[in-house]
Amino acid sequence: MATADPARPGFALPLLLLAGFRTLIDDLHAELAREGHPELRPLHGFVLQAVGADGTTATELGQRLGISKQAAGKTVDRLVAVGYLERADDPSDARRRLVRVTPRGADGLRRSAEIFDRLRERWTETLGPDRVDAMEDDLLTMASANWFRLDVPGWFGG
Amino acid sequence: MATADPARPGFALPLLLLAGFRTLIDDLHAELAREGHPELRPLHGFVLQAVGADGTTATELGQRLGISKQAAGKTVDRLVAVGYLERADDPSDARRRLVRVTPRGADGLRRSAEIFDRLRERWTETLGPDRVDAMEDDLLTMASANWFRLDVPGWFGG
DNA sequence: TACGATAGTAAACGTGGTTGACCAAATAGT
DNA sequence: ACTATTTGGTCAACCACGTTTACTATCGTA
Repeated sequence: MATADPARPGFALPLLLLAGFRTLIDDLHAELAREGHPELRPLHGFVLQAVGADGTTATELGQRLGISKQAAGKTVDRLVAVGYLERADDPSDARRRLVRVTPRGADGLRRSAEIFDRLRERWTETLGPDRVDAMEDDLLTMASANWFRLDVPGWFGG
Repeated sequence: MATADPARPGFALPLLLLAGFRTLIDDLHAELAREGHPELRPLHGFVLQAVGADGTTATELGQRLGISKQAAGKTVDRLVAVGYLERADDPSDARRRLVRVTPRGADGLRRSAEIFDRLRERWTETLGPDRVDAMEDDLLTMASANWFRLDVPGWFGG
């Protein structure tokens, strides 16, 4: 077993991962604001992504995001209030309330994907494509269990 | 300029960085709980680190963490309540209230550093030391501006 | 038809953040 | 020395996001 390298303290790695995440998300939202979506918050893009093109329900959204159905419902309320999601009745089941992305939400989603692609290109231009590929592969190896768990505020705060 | 690789969509990179961060922090706290610190939350370790061995004040802590002095004060209150921090008067300035790490807090801090070192070793055993070094170097290149900004819940939620 | 499972909502609460207002103590200026 | 400003801390009100508990309404089935 290797010995801890004093020049590479273990606590730096999580901070660097967080800083990388934060940098990408901040850059994304700076560009989104320039392109007409200043209200979109970091969380919202992931929620829109989780709703998807086909729509879903609050309960299913909660399962996808790893949060309770109540929390998912409140988040949907906020996104509805700013015009990125809409609710509709399900004609085949009066209990369900379909959640759908509005045209404005779809625009934000499409722009987010494009901006993320451009940001990744910036990383490959600076670091080289192989390094970025390696980073993604290695993170997938070490962290696949936490893929798409978005309850960040509650998780981090406690 | 490179073209977006459909096999490497840009949105995966931030999710993987977040998943990596989350994996390390979850592993840390699982081990901390086993070693007698089950109350320590993800945020708390970073706050203890920011207080440091010499102690500080709530206002200065807020500046270090990138949050308001009021938010820093409330966080200190909570850590005082669980025994990781203590307050003391400053004999040289009656306005200031020194915040210091308690022995229990110091124990948690020391264990956190050791656990982070062990977790990094696990990564180097799986991925190879060069790959982990490269990941750290590359993240430092791309994200140095966001080193140690810990206002995660407020930033992410909005 | 009656019952259990499911979708959604409401209420109360905890954590972490913000701004605005305020007080007390230290410091600077005349 | 006496104001005036700055600084450290706290309080109150509020927002975002999450939780658990409790409840209603509807669906599907025995």
